[in-house]
Amino acid sequence: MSGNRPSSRSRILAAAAALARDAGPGKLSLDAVAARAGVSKGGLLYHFPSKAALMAGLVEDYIAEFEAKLDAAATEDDTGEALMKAYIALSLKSLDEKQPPASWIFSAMAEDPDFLKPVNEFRRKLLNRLLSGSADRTKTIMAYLAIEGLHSLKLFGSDLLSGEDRDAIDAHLLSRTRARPASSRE
Amino acid sequence: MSGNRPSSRSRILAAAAALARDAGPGKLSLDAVAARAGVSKGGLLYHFPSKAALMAGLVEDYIAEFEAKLDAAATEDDTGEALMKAYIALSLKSLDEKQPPASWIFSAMAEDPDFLKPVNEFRRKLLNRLLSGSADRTKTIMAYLAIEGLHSLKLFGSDLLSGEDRDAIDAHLLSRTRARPASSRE
DNA sequence: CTAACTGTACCGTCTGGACGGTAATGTCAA
DNA sequence: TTGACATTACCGTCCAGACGGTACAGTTAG
Repeated sequence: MSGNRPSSRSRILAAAAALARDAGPGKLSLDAVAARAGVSKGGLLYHFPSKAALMAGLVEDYIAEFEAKLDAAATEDDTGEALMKAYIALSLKSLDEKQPPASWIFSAMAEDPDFLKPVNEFRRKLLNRLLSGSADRTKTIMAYLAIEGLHSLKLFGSDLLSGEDRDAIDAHLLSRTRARPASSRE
Repeated sequence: MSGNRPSSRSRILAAAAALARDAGPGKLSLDAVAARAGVSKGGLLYHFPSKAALMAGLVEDYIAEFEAKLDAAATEDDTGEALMKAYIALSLKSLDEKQPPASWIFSAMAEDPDFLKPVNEFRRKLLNRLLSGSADRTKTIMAYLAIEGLHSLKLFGSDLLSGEDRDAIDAHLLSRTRARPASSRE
């Protein structure tokens, strides 16, 4: 479905994400995206024949990119614990750095909440993968939820945790594979 | 600032929340809200002279309602731990029951992310209150983040956790004030 | 009398999207 | 080799409708 078009398509998507972040999620109009991407409106509509298609493209790329990074960080024959560690590291990395929040998600939700269904499905599958290799189910879910909470806070622009606390949380989340006596098995 | 107007004002706010939930956050127009609330557009604009005022009202009521419930559940002379327990119980209650998600938040974010600033400020103060009476800072933050994660998941319509898992998480979160839980399954 | 509306008419702006071009680059038969 | 046609990748314009907001005259309840 998604071909390799390095120039226009991805430039449009990037422009949309940047615009939602800079001007606010409510300002994500086709005209504005086209202008930001440096294409005409007709050109935009050639690549994404409707606003819905644009949103779907944003979601698709978002998932694909994360999945690619995750798969790159954890080879498939790894145990679930390794995947969990990769997930945590990847999430914290995307959280801690100056990586901008995916504010376009609000645009998609405003347009139609169903656009986020692929994201939810991806999350479901991911959590199941994480849990299938987990020794402590509750602890894994708690870690997952905490990361989800951090994502949410960032998305809403909340600067709740400062330096030390966030470091402590990071350390706590990352400590799961280390410092654990490998004696408890199921 | 906010007077006690049980009828129109709150009916409008409720209508706006219901509309965002039913029709989607993007369909929250003044006309639609007025129609749903059973008032004329002029009547709506009498109470909320602009859409921004409507959004601010939504946010204000949202915070005030939660704060009232929290204060009712935990008397002020309680220790921080009691407040934490009340917060957890209240959050889980609002999460587990068929209480609808506050989808209007997406409308507010689309309109202007600054509308959510009071919410973030409230969260900051709350977490500080929670932490000031906490013996284990990291554990408290983790619990807070997990609840935030649950809220986020619900907001985005994700049905990630099913029955048993959510029960386990609930139990885990609630076990903090008891000395010896030792009653979790598995 | 006043507060709290209703109802209608209207305005300027913005928006998604349809539409008709167009230039460049293939593809392919004669 | 060439001319006919197809496809891709856009551009620029236009429009109907929705939106937030204004204005204002009239109505009803306390």
